[in-house]
Amino acid sequence: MTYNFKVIEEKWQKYWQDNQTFRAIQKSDKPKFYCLEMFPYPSGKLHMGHVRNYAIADVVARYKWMRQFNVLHPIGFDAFGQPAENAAIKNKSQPSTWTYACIDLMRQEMRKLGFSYDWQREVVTCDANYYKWNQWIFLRMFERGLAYKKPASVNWCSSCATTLANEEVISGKCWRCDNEVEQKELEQWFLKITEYKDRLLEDLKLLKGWPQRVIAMQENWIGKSQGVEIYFKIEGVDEIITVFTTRVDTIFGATYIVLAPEHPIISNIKNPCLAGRQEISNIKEVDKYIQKTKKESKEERTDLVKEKTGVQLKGVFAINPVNGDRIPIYLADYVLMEYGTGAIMAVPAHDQRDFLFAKKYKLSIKIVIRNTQYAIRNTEELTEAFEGDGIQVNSGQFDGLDNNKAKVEIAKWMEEKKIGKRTTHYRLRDWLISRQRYWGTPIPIIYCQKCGIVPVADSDLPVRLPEKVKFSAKEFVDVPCPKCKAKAHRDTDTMATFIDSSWYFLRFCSPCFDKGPFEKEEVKYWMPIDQYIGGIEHAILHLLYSRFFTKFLKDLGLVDTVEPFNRLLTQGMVLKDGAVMSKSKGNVIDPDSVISKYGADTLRLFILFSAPPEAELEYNERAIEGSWRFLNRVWNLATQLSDVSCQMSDKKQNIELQRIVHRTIKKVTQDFEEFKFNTAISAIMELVNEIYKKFTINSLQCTVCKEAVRVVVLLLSPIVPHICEEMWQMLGEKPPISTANWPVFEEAFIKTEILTIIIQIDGKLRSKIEAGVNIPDEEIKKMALNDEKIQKWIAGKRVKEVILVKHKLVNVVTQ
RNA sequence: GGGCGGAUGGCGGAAUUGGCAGACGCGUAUGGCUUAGGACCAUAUGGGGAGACCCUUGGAGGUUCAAAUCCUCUUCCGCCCACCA
Repeated sequence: MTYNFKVIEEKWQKYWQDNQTFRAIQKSDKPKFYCLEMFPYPSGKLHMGHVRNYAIADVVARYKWMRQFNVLHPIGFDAFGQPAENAAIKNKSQPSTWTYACIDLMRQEMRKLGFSYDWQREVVTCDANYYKWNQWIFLRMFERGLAYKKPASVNWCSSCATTLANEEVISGKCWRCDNEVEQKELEQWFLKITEYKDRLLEDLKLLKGWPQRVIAMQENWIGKSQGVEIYFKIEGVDEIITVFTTRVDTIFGATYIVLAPEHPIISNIKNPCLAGRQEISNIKEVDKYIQKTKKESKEERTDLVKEKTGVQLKGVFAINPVNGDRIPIYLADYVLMEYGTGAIMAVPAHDQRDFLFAKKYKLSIKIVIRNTQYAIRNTEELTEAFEGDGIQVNSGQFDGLDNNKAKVEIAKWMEEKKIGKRTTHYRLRDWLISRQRYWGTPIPIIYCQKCGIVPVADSDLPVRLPEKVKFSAKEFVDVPCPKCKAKAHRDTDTMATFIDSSWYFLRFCSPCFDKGPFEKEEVKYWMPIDQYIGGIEHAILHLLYSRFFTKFLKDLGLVDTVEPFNRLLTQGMVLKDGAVMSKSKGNVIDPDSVISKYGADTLRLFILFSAPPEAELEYNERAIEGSWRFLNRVWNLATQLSDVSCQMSDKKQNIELQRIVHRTIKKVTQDFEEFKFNTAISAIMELVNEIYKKFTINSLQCTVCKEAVRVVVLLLSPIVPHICEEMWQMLGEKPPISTANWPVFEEAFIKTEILTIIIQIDGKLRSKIEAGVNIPDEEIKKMALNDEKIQKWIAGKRVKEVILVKHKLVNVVTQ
């Protein structure tokens, strides 16, 4: 007999909804628990990745409910973005129509999976009541100079017809459409995330509940590197080239300088009026190289396989400030204007790139760090650069010093002589947020001929999106200047959608609040998020931006916490036949098809059982059947017990089962605390197997057995809530099980009097003995040696030593 | 090049202050039930060997009474970043 999941699942979904079982209570004496998953983009269809994400979060939330926490578990929709625009064009409708239709579909799918959301708190980012506060936060940043407009060379995706943030460019390609990203000169809005760079880096230390690799990725992205800026004079020209290096210990070995082809100093050197008596003799060749570089895409330019090329500025020389050496200046496309100072000093003896470049252009190589492992007498012997640590040579007064000590000493000395300065460089750039798209938050700025950039007044928020996609709609663009009332026009760009997701978790605390982005007291109560769950693909973008926003709002005095996400779990991908499920591979399994065949509970159980949450999950139809089978096994136990009254207590006979029950509660509780759902489920399966083993249908009628099944149902309920609600009721308990008390284990039941002791000989298992807990160690050793099998093994051998691990094993060591 | 993670049966995966390797599930085999198939139930299931036993956690060494677990070297795989100065 199999259970009717269709009827049961619908019944309890309706029950939870009608009774508002999962509504978060605002004030409570219980400790709070804010559980959140990364909210979805409303594509209209849930995929397996979503289901996995939300199933994990749902187990956490439901478990915390049962542990009697005051739980906040909300959901919403990240509703702005490009797919809605494309769909609108395709269907000749409006992005909003399409988006809201998709939201309805997704909401239904989520309900069908039985997730324990507080639906009253749903947040939709394309609602003016939400994006109004994007604009409000933007204006607060604008007032503080943290939102600013500047012309910049920006990443441009021609297929999406919009700009992209650095974080949205994945190896030279658009994160969304994989199109090659170009560089374009545009005037755009930026958020000064770099103002928070040190705090964003420093506070990573506070995130004890984050996976190491996400922390590493963020550190990497911020990219702090400490070093020295060195000033090189140009011979005969009143110009200075500043380079940045982390290896100031090699400065005496700098034998040439390389500039990025875009470096502004080049035009100054080229200008004969400024350049004085210096002239670049190969000016045509230099210009040609600059033009060639300009034409290259970033992808082509940063191709690692490509041999490095460059061109010398002939006739012009720089002076190495530490030793007065006259060194040539090159342009090369591998030096990037965006990083460091756009100029490097080249030390071919101690940098492999420089070494190859110097060999190619026959530039001089000078050893300044001696390899203590392998002595090299002259530079001709060098086959590659020596990048390791060693002793300073050819470095003036620093000769003989350990190079790491020299790094400090040389930097100090250069600062004294004013030829260098210790500085820190970062990889992190300000966040470009202007998007040339319709379906997003309008930037609340007006441009007036007289007053320039004028912010929209708070009282005029929200700046609503015009109803029709027609972007240049006059009624939207043409507005009077808020300051002087003269004719002016609005910014027609919208904000990057990552703004929406940078603070939505705060909005959930008071979703209907209309006097600010959120109610301070509510946020104070609920934040920080105790558990955040989502995909690793957001390790940099979303998580970094959210941390930035939280810190900014903390500075405004609106939130108390420094970091928004206390603990983070990044769930693994869902695979089919070893590959990530994707439309192009044609290996997508629609969760809906599984639900209609086996029900939501089976799908949830399968997902949580088949792999630990962080690991990849291979979808396997057969394994789904296994989950289905298990639920039916439990169902049959509950069915058989439902009709019997449990008068006859047979406790004594079932102490062993009692022990297993309590051991299982202990194990499952520990596993839930550590998100080891797969092993928690196997422990429950073992208990179910035990129940089946010990009792025939006739002797099922006993209290201990019913108690055991009751515990199974409780332990399983966060994972498979529908069937457990039904069984709970069948067992004569009052619904809902969802908020019932989590079972408690008693050590007294778990303890045993008789232990199994392993006996090894020379570390290999040879026998086992049963022994009482209180038998003294010496006695145990004797028992082990007298064991029949052991006697056989040690016959004719000398026993050298007997090692005893209390209550566990005896190891007999022979000669 | 840098960083992080991984490698355990036919498969997904258990086991970490070092102490029974392979829990649980899938698959497979045999039996029961069934007209039959499915479903269900029971038993078995790392490899070798007739057996006593031996071998086995990517590979090679080491530490230890004892190693999947710790150390050294090495191979392969995955992810992230990267001409980063």
